[in-house]
Amino acid sequence: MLTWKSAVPDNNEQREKKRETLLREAAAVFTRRGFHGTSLADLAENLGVTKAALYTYVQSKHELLFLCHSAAMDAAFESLKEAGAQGSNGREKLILTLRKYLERIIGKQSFCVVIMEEGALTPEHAETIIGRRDLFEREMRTLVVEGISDGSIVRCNPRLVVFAMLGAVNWVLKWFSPDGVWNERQLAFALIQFLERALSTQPSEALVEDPAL
Amino acid sequence: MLTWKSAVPDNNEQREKKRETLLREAAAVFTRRGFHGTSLADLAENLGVTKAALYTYVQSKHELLFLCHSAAMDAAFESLKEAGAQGSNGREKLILTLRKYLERIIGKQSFCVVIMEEGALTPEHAETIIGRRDLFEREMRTLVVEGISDGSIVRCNPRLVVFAMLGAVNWVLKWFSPDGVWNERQLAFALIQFLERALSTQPSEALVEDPAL
Amino acid sequence: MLTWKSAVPDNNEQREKKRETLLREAAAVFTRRGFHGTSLADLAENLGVTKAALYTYVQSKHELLFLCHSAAMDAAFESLKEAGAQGSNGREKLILTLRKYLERIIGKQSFCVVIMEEGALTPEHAETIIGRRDLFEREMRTLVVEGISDGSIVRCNPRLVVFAMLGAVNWVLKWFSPDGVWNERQLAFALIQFLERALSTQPSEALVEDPAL
Amino acid sequence: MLTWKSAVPDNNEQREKKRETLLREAAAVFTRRGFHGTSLADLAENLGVTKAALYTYVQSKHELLFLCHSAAMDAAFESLKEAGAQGSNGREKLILTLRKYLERIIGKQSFCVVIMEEGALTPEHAETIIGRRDLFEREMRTLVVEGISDGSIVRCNPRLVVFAMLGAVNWVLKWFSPDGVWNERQLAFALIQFLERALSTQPSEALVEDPAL
DNA sequence: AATGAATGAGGGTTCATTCAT
DNA sequence: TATGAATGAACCCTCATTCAT
Repeated sequence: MLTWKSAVPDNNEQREKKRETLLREAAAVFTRRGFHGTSLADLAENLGVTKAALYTYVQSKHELLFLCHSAAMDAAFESLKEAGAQGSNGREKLILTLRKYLERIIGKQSFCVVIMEEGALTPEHAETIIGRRDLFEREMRTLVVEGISDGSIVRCNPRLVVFAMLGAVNWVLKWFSPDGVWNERQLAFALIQFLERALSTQPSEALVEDPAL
Repeated sequence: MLTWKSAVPDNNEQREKKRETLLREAAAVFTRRGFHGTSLADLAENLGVTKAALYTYVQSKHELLFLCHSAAMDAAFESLKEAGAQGSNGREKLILTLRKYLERIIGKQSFCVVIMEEGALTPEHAETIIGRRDLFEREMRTLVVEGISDGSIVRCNPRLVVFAMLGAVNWVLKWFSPDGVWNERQLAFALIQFLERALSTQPSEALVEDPAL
Repeated sequence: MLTWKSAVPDNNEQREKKRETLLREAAAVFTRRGFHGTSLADLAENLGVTKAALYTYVQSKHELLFLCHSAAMDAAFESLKEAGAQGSNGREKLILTLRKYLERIIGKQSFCVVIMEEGALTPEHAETIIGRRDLFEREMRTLVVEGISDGSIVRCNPRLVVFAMLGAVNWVLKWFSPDGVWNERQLAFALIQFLERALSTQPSEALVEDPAL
Repeated sequence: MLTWKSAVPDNNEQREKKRETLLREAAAVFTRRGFHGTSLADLAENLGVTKAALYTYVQSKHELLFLCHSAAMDAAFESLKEAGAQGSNGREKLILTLRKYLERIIGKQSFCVVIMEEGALTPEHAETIIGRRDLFEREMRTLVVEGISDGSIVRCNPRLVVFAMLGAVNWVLKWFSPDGVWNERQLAFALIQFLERALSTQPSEALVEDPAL
């Protein structure tokens, strides 16, 4: 016999959905207003609940931030892994990584935070996040070196180049809105294409001018 | 008639020096910790005075932020003006502007703030700063269009290109330290050279690898 | 007619057992951490259930406290009554009361709370408890007076003496653990013997040195 | 020339007086309502200032509690030291210590807290306070042993006797008011006299009945 | 010019309690 | 009977700002 209860779409599923909504909201507001500039009361109001209700889904405001940072690092390493398998030389791997990463962090369903105040993460959380971020940047520099070796990337300073590219990419979170004329995929393609031209040994003749598939 | 005051001419000078020290300190800490993550007590302690003493030099914490933002915009427009007079085509003007701007905002004596939380500026201040920023970005896009017309810049989407370049440039404030192997001038040259290659119709064969004059 | 319910006679019994377990746990933690220092979440966790489940057995946290206080006063009056029937003079009645009372409040199965923050009981509860406590203390003073009259107790100030003895007795809840070398009975005997010597007209030559039946 | 400023009775003196007033108030309320039952808002209101103002004199609520506990332990060790110099046998030293200690902790100017919820002190503070308390109790037991050796105290269990006496003494904080018929000195004398009779080898014939010098 | 004291507003967090399930 | 979610009030603490000195 089927009871009402068994008909209810799994309870845990609902809970997880609410939790992700919270994380997305938090990421959005953290990115705009900064961690310290965001109050839990703001988040709660946007979500239509009380401050105290948030604690059903998260242990603290700091955990919220940590999860958003972790999501960004997850996006980074997944992109790196996929690109490593698909790209055939250093430049391709590098550029693929950046494109996938950018698509992920500006995705509507994501809850990534990249730009953040020093000292907002707790020391333990910071250790984890900074560690992963440093590793990611190191891997990126390795790809640049690989590209220089295989002739796909011009001679340059890998450290500086990686910083420049990540700056351009992370900055997107500050100004991009998926409601404009470009969607996430188009934006990512065009922006990364621009960066690619800066270091490719075979720079293209022109760049994308308008959103296109 | 000579007054007592005019007999102590250095007084105003000293005051101005202290004020600038405060602004530099504020800019540095705002950039690292964010506006809301910085307390006046922190600033005061770093400067060796009391919170209350700061109010001798500045009307409010918000004014402090406004002045730092204004300094950044001043740097932007000064750079734009100088580059306009020196560059001989769109690309040169654009690239010169960016180089000068970057040198200025990471200069040791500057007190510029670029990356900042939305909602930290008061509405009136925001109107001013955002207005100037939008104008600056518009002028930059105009230079891109000019460059495409005169054949110095490849076909591209000006809005996206300007955002990408400003992202790479502003991000520098987050990671650059003048105590490293690159000084401000070297860093600015190398980073802007990288960006230039992305849009030049005559991309260079190689980029700077190590700091050099 | 037999109902389903009457077929499960242990139901009420089980419920009562759970309730008493809750009271014992509450009394123990209230005594250690204080009423305001104890959260229902703590109690619930210790008992392996949820906060909300506690409300099945008790109307409120305040009722919990009231019941613990009431248990202590019950212990007091039962002791007083029994001692009145057994003792043959004022001193014997007084000392017997104290011994029985002490044995009861430190008993493993009891759920007595004596030491408590002012203002923790609701006004109505406080009226009841304070009323009973005052009555108990008055009866104790009466026994002291009786003892002085019949020559079993030395001349003294009854009010002060009763306070002193109750202080020594109630304090036991703060430090006594039945897991030590003394069991409840032994401890009660020795401690009360000590107090008895302070007011007896025929003080003993020595006191108990070690736990003994 | 005398300025107004130099006429102002030292500023630090005023500050210290306010601070002590705060500590006395805190000790009084902590003793009555318990640590967790006392809110800083209550304290502030009683003192006629804002909650935030309290932080000018104290770093945290926990520090407030720590200072009150420390005062009690200071009273204990000062009493022990003085009594050690004045008493001529174990019993005298023990009884003198208790009397001095009691006088101190109920003194109008003191800010002692003795009875307190477990877990109210921070772990670091607890270590300090518990360490000192244990040392004090050990010294007291040593005096009992000394008294038994020199024949001034009857044979007994030192640990139990010390607990009993400290219970009677500490309990006084719960009920004594200096506004009654007994003042601090009289109360301390009478109560300790009662306890002395319990362990003296030469118990007195009678005890104090009424307050007297 | 600079300070210490004080304030009022707000922030993150906890908690006793309720309620639908 | 027992739970997870939600609430509103309270709590400790911080902070930008003011003011008398």
